[in-house]
Amino acid sequence: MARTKNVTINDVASAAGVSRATVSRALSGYGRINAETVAHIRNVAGELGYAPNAIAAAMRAGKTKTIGLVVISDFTNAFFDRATKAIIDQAKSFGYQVLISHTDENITVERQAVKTLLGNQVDGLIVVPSSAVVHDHLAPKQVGGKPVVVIDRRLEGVRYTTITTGDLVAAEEATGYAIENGHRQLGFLIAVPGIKGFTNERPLIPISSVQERADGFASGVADAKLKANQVSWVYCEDTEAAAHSAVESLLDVKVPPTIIFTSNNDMLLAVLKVAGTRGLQIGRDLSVISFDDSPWAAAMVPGITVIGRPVEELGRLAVDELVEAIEGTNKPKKIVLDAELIKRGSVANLNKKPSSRTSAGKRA
Amino acid sequence: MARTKNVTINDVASAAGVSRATVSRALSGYGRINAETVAHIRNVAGELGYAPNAIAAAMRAGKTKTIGLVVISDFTNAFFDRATKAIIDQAKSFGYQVLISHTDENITVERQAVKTLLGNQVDGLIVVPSSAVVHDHLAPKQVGGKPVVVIDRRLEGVRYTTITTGDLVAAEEATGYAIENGHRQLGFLIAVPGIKGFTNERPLIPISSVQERADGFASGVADAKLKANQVSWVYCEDTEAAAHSAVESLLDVKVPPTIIFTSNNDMLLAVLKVAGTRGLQIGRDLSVISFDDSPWAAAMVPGITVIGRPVEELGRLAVDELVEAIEGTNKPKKIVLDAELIKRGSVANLNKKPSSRTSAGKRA
DNA sequence: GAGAAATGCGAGAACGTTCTCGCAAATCTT
DNA sequence: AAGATTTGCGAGAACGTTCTCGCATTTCTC
Repeated sequence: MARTKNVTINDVASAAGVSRATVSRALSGYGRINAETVAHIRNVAGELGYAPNAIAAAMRAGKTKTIGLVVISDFTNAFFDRATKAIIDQAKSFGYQVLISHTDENITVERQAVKTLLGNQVDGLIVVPSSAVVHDHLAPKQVGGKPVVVIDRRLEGVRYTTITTGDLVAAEEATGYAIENGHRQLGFLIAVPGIKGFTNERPLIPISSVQERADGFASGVADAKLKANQVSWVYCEDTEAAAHSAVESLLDVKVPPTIIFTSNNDMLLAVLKVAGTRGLQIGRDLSVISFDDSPWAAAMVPGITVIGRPVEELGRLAVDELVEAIEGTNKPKKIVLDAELIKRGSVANLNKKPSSRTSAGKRA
Repeated sequence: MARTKNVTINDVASAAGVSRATVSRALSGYGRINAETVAHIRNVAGELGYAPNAIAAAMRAGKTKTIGLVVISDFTNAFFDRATKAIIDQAKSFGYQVLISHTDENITVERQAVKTLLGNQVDGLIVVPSSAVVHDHLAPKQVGGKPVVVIDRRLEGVRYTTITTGDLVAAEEATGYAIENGHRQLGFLIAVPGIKGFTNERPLIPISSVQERADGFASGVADAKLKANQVSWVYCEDTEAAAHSAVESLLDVKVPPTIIFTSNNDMLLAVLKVAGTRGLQIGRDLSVISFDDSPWAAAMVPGITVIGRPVEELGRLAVDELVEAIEGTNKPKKIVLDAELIKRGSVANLNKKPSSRTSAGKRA
């Protein structure tokens, strides 16, 4: 209750019988100072329980040793939890703190988040932007010329260091893998923030990574020379309810897909739930490939075949680049990390076993 | 590169032709000031793109509007991701920022984390403590008399507000539910940080919530008057490798359990993996009940029966209590939220179907 | 042993804000 | 119309740190 007054450098100074400047020299290790004085001051400081006030130091230095992290946060947090932890830990290794804001894919919230973080004088920003096109709040003048690292998604017409994953190639590869395994009816379930419900009409996708995934799937389809009626696309709001309906719409057709590709884990879970309800066994009656690996995707039976992205590495690299930009001057660069198809049991091999039920919908 | 000098309140003052004090009055809305002057200053501030420096304000006020969050972070983050998001969002609604540190259940790391957060002058702390017994670094003098809210676990001999869940009762209920369903061979897999590998010898459990879970299971076993040879206990390090071995040791006995209770999701995933490898189908050949719900536990087929805890509510309450303690003076209290058994398909009903394989191990 | 160089330390300013105090001008009172 | 009150604003201090500058004192140099 009685908030004990913090012991300051002045208290240490008077207790040690020296000046404030000398205490600062002793504790921060700069300038000319007698070794015995240092030892003495260290002792006194220890006894008093002195802890430096980082806020005051930040004020004086003009640097807070804090970075701002602006992330979206989808409902299973497949990216958020891994990336955030990696970023916090890596930042700590450089002596930096992390201030986090969620945007929930909302550009207004993102604007406000950036403003607040800058008001808190973060030394730099790591951003997962909500939109590839509207990002005026990230312009150099808006962020006070502070370094910004963009992750997970690219931003059009911006010079910042950007770290993404090669989702296009991976999606292409995944599509090819399905076709090798005999799949000829493919369903694609793409989560697109900002739309309502779900639709078959291709909407504007304001997020480069999702765009890349869709493009990669499309490219794989083109390579295989599939006909239009062999492929179904559904674009879906990133909510559980919308995803559920979207999956049902995918399956409720005359010739339903034997495999569904999902652009994120929220969509994957919706597929699993609907499949469960309909008694469709994953990896036998219905196949699935999703983006982003997770412990549970690996532990399921069968394991879910996923396009794994090096999320932790991405987070660590983002911090490395940002800190380098804060403390030195490094050039902005575009880094693309490889995504990798992790083959587990969720993709049936339709070549080997001409199953009695080739089409998933029949059992519905 | 050329870090543009931030526009300060002095710049606004000279541009508006008034004093620093007047600008502060105009923007912060206090004291006596002419309405026209306010409008004028607001305009000028807007044109200059003035944004207040929260660090300087914090320094002057002695309050940072920032709270420190110290969490452990197990490898699936079942608690971390949900609680953290709830805490950040709730804090934002009060105008607070959140500074996060992970301890990885390491008391030394925790000590350092608390120190760093206090150095950053957080106004209060929300802590998931690593140990129920060693917590001298959280003593009132150590935290400068700042408010602390302890969540998820209780701390012995400490006056802080503590928010936990009723895991004992829930574990008891879960055990009873298994017995109702005809299970007579029960396995318990308890994750205990700090131990090496796994053991059947009951170790010291330094975490109240885990202790409660174990006690609740034990109480349920006692109620059912099961004999010692009907119950197996395994205490396990919270790593994937140890969990894997622990599960195998549980199953590799003459009369293996028909159901395994796991104290967290890391252990659950290990059970699922081993069961998958051995061809044991969850909910038929082997049953399982775990702690903490998640979207994937619900989406799996069969759905995993779990003891769901109101994690988001817990996080929000923690912020409410902390902010109240920071801004007013409320008494420390002990809050216990109800945990709830969420019944899905992962527990076989052994009464109905006298299956040809009552014991899971046979198929191994 | 006298000048030169090096060493150790203190005084004081600066970072950007908030807020108390006091003073002048404007408005009110009777 | 003269005193009393209110209104609006500026001066300046304070928060705790870092760091430049300069001044003694000590140690070195030939």
